[in-house]
Amino acid sequence: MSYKIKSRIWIESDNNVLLGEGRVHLLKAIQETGSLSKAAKSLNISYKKAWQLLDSVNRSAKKPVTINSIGGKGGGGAELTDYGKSLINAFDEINKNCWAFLDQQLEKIEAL
Amino acid sequence: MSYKIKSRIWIESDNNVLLGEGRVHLLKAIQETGSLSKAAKSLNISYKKAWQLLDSVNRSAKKPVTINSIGGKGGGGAELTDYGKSLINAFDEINKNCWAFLDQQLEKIEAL
DNA sequence: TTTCGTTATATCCGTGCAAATATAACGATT
DNA sequence: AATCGTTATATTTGCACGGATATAACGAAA
Repeated sequence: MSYKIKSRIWIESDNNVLLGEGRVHLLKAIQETGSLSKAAKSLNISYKKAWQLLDSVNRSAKKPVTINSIGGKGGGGAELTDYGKSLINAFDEINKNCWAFLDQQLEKIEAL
Repeated sequence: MSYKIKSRIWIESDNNVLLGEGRVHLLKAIQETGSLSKAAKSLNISYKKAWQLLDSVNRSAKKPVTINSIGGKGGGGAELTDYGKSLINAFDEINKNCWAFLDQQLEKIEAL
């Protein structure tokens, strides 16, 4: 059994976390369900936690990541902006590149 | 104020954590003080936590990372093996390389 | 054989965080 | 004006985790 190298990356803005893996999961779920409460259910996290995460994301980002509407048809909903969609794509790409980079670096440990 | 990208990496062996930043700090402190209890004090963590970390490191590694002696001159002590010293050097190097790699990748986010 | 400072381990206990719960606010549709 | 399912918050509750504490085990040296 050989060693494995793992990583977690996140992006900060002015010392606040903007994006991490959990937040990206949440944004993807919002994209699929069109609602924050449904996204929370699909991820098995409380609505409170989901709301706090999304609020933090939007307060940290330079431009809005989601548009949340209260009331109206169906009670409201949440959807990603174009900026939000671009962010999660870029994050996923960086994350995959990082994994590949680290797997290659791991040889330095295996060789010891 | 622009975005910053941060990361945490760790190495696992058979689903147990072998090395992370905290464990490397602990090993360095052991190297400097020659004792697990002094290392814990210097890091402001409880002896219990330090002992649990070190025990986990040694149980996860393929070869011993420290030699711990109980009793004897001065009551005992702990010191790094050559393997242990190599491990922390390799980990530091990989970590620095990872930071540099991610800083370069961050441009993909800034460009959005 | 007594002393010493360490490693090694069990037990207790407080608290901080997160889940659960409750509820207000909202606006399009009917 | 009444309804509806959301978003947006405050308040309460429960429990897991870590810190603190206590103590056993150990072996070289005096």
